[in-house]
Amino acid sequence: MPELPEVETTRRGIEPHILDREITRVVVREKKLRWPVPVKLPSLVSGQQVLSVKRRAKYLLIDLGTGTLMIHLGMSGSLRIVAASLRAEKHDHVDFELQGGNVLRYRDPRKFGSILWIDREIGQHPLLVNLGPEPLTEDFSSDYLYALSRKRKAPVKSFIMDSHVVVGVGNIYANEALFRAGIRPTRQAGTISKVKYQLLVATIKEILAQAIKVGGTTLRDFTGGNGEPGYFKQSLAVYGRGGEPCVSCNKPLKEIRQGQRSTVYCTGCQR
DNA sequence: AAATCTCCCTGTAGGC
DNA sequence: TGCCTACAGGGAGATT
Repeated sequence: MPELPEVETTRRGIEPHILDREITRVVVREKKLRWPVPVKLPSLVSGQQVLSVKRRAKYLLIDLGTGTLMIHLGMSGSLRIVAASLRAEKHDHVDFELQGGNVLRYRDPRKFGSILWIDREIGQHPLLVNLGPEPLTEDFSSDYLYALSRKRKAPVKSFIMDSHVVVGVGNIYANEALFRAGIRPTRQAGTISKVKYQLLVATIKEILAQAIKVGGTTLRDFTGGNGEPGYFKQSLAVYGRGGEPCVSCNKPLKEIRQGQRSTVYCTGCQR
């Protein structure tokens, strides 16, 4: 389940293979993703050169000059560089064939991802225009988060997972950041002190930066641009560890559901 | 405005 | 080659 570090890892993995290169042909085997793959995608993309490979939130933005490919990996999506001779397997939905014999291959078993074509100013796109700041920029500060949290009654975990508040904090990292900051996920966002938010913001930045550094977390079906798994999973303190002892105080970790998402925390260390 | 709910999909885990 | 069911999850869009 790609979170922001995995998406950034993918971006860095594919960039050197596609930047300045021409996409010679596009093969769409399955167009039924989160939104339909545009029917005209092959004709729009074929013959265009990749001008840049960027990311906003969990969207990968591949600028082709005449427009931008906006790709989301959903929960099970991946983009890999493979040899054109490598046969497509089940769930390999779209191929972007590159000048030189390689293919940028999109796979997504659960089809929660998307491949869209944006032919206007990218920042104005409705999917991007209302997003909160990137977590690893100065715009995401404790002053910002504290001010925004006032009078918010939603649980702090839902609050930091809201993409209008800050992007890229998915379920895994929300659980981990709240544990490390010693904040109980069920606390109303508006009741948490400025000092705690300073700690939380620093922790979120630290965790995401660390995860990017080691190449993203690998859970189930994610692999990086080269097909190499990341290594962050080893350092997860609470996610997926409900009932197991807290790494800090040994109490069994509590697991609950918040908004259809699994939350794990320590009743001793998080208050 | 903010909070909550619903839905898309299929591999995996667990029960038997 | 065991079969069946519940569950997981990103996040947009609808609903309250």
